[in-house]
Amino acid sequence: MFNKIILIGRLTRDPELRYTPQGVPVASFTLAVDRPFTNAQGQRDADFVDCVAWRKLGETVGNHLTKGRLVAVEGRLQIRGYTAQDGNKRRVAEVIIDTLRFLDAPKSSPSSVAAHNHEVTIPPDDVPF
Amino acid sequence: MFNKIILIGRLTRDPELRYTPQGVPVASFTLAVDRPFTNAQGQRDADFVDCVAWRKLGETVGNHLTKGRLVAVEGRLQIRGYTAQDGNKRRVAEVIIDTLRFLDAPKSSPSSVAAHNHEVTIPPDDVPF
Amino acid sequence: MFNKIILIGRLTRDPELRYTPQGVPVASFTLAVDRPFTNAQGQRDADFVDCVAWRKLGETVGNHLTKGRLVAVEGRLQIRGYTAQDGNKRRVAEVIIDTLRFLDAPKSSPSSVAAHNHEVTIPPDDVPF
Amino acid sequence: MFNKIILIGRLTRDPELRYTPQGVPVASFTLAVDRPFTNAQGQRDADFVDCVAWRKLGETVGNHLTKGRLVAVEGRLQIRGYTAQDGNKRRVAEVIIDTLRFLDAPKSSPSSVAAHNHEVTIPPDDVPF
DNA sequence: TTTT
DNA sequence: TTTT
Repeated sequence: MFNKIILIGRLTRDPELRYTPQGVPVASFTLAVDRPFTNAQGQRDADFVDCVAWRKLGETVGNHLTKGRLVAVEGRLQIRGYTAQDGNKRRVAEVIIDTLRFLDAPKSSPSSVAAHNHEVTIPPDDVPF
Repeated sequence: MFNKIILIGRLTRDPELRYTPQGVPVASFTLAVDRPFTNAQGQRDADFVDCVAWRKLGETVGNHLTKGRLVAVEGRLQIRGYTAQDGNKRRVAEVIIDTLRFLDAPKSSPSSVAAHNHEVTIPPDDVPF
Repeated sequence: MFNKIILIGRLTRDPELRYTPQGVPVASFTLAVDRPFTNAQGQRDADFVDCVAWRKLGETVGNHLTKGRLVAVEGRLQIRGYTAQDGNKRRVAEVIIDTLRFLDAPKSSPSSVAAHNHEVTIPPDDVPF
Repeated sequence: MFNKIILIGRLTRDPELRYTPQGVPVASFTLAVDRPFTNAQGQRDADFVDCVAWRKLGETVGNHLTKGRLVAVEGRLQIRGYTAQDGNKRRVAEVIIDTLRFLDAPKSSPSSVAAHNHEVTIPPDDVPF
């Protein structure tokens, strides 16, 4: 009924941009998200979270994100079941993102992209009634 | 750079639906959100948070939400400055919502509405590459 | 660097409460979280998200949560790698929760539990300076 | 029943650290949070959000945060009513934070502080059962 | 398989 | 009253 995840982390490598047979763009990448505490060996582990971006956001991701970039993403956690070659059921966890923000960039390039923000023309907030 | 708020609470009264001079729908309502602890008198206070929904979501809110309903909303916190009649500057805090979910409804009516979800036709997740 | 997930869903079965060899309580359960849209067959899928609660929160979960209950949880997404019996590496995604709220309960039982809230004695907000 | 806000922004000035009559530390500061879109004049507005940190986190904030720093904060939105000198009721919106993360720092100083994390000694995730 |  |  509600499923929202927010991550800040760095790309472990360049995203992969692919297209479905119907031509829908989809980008995938992995974020390294440092844990908030150190482990028993005194080191800071990270969670490596697979992320997916569809359509316009996918193209933006595929064309502008690169390995090592620090980003904030927002989306939902999706658990997908599938049957492996050995006949066993397995599950895959992915974050389907709908917003992405660059956190380490020069202000030149677009610093915020959302799934549909190309159509968002928000009226002034102080609209007089 | 990032501004996300998630609230679960009940409408203190029916929403007000208005239109800007340009005809853009905008609904406003207040959520009572119980605090997670009791106060010095052993009572549970609530925060009364003003919320605003624009456009299609505003119309949905204006037409389907009613006093007392339990909802989850998602949006951003906006702080708006203005000059009062007495010449003093004041500030207004509002949550501009982009998603709303009913939490106490029978499953009949639409249980989730988002700013642009009328156009979201998400491709199957297990698309084969 | 930042890892926050918020889910609302229903328990697919009663939680399991276990203890580490050192006696630390840990509860695990699965939440069914309806997706915000319907699939190609017009049905609403759900994500089945494994959740884990440690220590005091784990005990509360183990003793008070039951199958079918509607809850909101907050926590972080953890991706854990391990080597399976067949020698292959696999990964497990779990949400380590730090807060849990009942959303369908009569107000009798505790309606909000957090990792450390037994020690939270928040001073009045309107403390005069 | 649920109230969670996550902000990324920069301090507009150094925090103020005060103490209640009972000696409880409380720090206050304002975050400038850029809006995700440009206004009618093509400029990017910001929301100036007042934040409050109590106790240990308040002291950390008071001692380590400075004007211009980029941080992520997590907390709850609190709406406080009061009666002004002119007898009118007014409302104040503040974010009571429980976590703070530095986003622009050298890795030298502690990069993550939470309300109670000095007592969090999380057991290994892969504890064998 | 992993980022700074 | 506002940050980069």
